[in-house]
Amino acid sequence: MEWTDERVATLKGMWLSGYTARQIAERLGGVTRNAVIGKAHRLGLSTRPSPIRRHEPVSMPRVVERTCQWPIGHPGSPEFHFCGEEAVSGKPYCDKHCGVAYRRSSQDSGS
DNA sequence: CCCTGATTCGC
DNA sequence: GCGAATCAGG
Repeated sequence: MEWTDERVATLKGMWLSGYTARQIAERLGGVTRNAVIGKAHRLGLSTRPSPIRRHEPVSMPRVVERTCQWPIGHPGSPEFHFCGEEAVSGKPYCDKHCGVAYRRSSQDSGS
């Protein structure tokens, strides 16, 4: 079928009225809902009262920034990992490792 | 398993 | 530009 001005007008009207792509396709005849959706996109429609919501491209809540980044084991070895405990707010380490990381701030107490 | 729209991709 | 196939979710 051809997308005449009349058929396009029907598509627009129904789409904007909230009809599903399938309903529109049935009304028009000779087209599938895929055709309707594809055409709707080309018309600049789309994103309208749709029952589903796609996941936004937002990566997971910065879990990494909330977990202790204190290295455990030797870097490069299979056993190497980070502490992973809940980190102190604003710090890259948990409370325990903050103590290790930030002690002797003004003096060297030796090994 | 039915449905929804979104996107991709060969034509 | 078109729309089936596919994707991603309800």
